[in-house]
Amino acid sequence: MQDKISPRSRQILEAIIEDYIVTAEPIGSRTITRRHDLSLSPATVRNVMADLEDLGFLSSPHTSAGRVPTDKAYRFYVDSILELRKVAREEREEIRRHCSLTGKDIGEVLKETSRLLSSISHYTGIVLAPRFTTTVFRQVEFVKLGGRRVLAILIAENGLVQNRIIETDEEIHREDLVRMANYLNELLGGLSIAQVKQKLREEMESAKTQYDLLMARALKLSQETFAAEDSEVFIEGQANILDQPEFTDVTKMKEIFRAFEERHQLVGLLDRCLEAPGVHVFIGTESRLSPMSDLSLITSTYVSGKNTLGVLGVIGPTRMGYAKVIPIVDYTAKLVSKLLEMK
Amino acid sequence: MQDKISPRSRQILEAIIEDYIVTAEPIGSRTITRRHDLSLSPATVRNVMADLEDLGFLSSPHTSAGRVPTDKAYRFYVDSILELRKVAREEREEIRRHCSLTGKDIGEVLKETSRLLSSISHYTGIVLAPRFTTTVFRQVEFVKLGGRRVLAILIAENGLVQNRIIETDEEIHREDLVRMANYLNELLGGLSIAQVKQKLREEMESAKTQYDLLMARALKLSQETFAAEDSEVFIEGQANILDQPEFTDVTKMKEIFRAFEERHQLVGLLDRCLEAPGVHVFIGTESRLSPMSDLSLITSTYVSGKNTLGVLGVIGPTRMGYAKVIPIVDYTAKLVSKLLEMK
DNA sequence: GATTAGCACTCAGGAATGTTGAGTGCTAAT
DNA sequence: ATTAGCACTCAACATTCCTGAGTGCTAATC
Repeated sequence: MQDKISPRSRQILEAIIEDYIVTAEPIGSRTITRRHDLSLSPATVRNVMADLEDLGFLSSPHTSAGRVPTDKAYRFYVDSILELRKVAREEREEIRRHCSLTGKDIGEVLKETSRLLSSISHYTGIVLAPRFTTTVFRQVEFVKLGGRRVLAILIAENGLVQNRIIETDEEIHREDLVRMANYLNELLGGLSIAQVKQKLREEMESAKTQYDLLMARALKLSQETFAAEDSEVFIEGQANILDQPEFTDVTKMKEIFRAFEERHQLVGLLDRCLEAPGVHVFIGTESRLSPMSDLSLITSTYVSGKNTLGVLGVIGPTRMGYAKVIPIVDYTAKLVSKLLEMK
Repeated sequence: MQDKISPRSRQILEAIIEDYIVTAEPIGSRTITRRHDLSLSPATVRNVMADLEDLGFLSSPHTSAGRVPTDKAYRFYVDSILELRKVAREEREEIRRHCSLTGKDIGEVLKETSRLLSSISHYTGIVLAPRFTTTVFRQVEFVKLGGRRVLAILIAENGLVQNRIIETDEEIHREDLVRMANYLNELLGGLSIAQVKQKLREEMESAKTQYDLLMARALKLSQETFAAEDSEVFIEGQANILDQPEFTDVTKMKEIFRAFEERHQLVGLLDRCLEAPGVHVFIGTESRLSPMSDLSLITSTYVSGKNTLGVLGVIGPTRMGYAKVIPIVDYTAKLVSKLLEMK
């Protein structure tokens, strides 16, 4: 793929992409010359456009329509053409204003962040919450509910909290629950959740616990407690997608909304972003998810210290305002990182 | 409104409604006679239909189309005609299978319930979670995070848990946090949240706390902790709405999806259901919410003992399978009640 | 008096047709 | 290398016509 492109072609491609981003309509050669003062005749532009089509940057919906940028064109645009705008002052302020911790739990904060991303970009906001399973364990608390039910509250070093209801084999006394919690906190405090699981396995097999019924029970209970896999995603502003003219087609919409509901495909995608810090851009089919074939995803990781916590971003049509949205995602991620920084 | 309706009219109305529920298309006089063996000629049926239209039970989209039931017709149908089906055995089993507590927190359970309702009804499931603010307080736990941040964990008698991050004016020592929690648990345990708030106000004004800085701080902290109002709603299976033929119109869709996102209108509606236990049916405009004008909502309250905890239900087109869905909602609510029963 | 056959009328929706305009590719002149 | 000119294409829109399911009304029938 030698995409050696003359400056003029580049300029025309840029014009087409940027026009298309605002109008959502196929762009013709005359339109271009009218809107952008290139001092070129439509005919010339036509020739260039034909070349760009051969190179795979443009495609025409039908013979006599204008042309539309392909995913490849957007990719080229994002990589080589686009100049990122600074985040506008009002937007910075809006982001700042919405980023506060106090009085909320982390989930709420992230949900609001997702909503913020959607409202500021006019697309759809998405946030992958930190996984409890990647944190450092701090303490567990058992609360006796009615009958054989126990409420387990898990607290991580970074302030994440999970709680589970567990049905035990037999009733456990309140005081015993406290003792069990103390024992477990002693044993497990400061370990990563992976280590916790490992340790639990070891301890259960170790001989000494055989003697102490309570300990054995505690281990069993906590193993249930730590069993669940978690991955929480907040997708807000889904309705914004409906504003996009390209999605008047109901069947396409349906597929997208189903994907938003099922989540797991998206979680997989976001997981990939988790691996490398910073901004990621998936354009159309690049995500390899069929419901996303007409959508782009811009993400950035948010961190605490050097730990990557999660991913946040914006989903919009491939025809998205990259120049504006990329900086917004980037800025928001940094702010959320700062917010969650737990010195 | 003297809806004195002859048995024959009633029968015809029923036929129209039930046909319309499955076909979603205006029903004509001939269609009726063909599909339901009424031993009446189309002409007679036409006369009856004209009467029903005069009474406000039917309306015609245009002169030469068939007729469509009005909200009033559905209301009459639900109140006087319909015979509730038993919940089919497979459905009962499916509901049972999905209702389990263990290893999850209450939020997850309710979210799954909402998903269940949607998948079983093929419409949209909705669940209003119990409000923390209506529960009996059990204990609070403070965990020191970095700097001046404190994580407060509130536990209610019924197993509900809330956690908040609070930014304090000055750093508080770990041991002090423990002492504060003990003090507060002593002071507040067993009170309803409303009482808790009241008590906090009183204590803060009471003279004796003036002497004890720690106590004063504890009160301040907990007041922030108890400040938030909460109302969580789980709406699942939104995409199912897109399957309904009447919603190919995108603008209508948009309005509905926005309402699903904003929630507060729906919360208001569900709150009304909270007031009286049992099944509620809102048909079309009865909900007085404009986005719901073509939708019906069937809800039931779920309880623990004699406390109403929350509301769950199904949202579908007014042309909904009432006879099937009402029993499902009812049954599910009862099962969830049983599940959350904390003896 | 209730029912029904018959008839003239209505109207959405689909097919057939025409028109328009923004677009194209190609060729020859600049 | 650029551009003017021209013949061609085709979606989108408008117009027209046709069909069929539906209606309301009246007069005949049970």
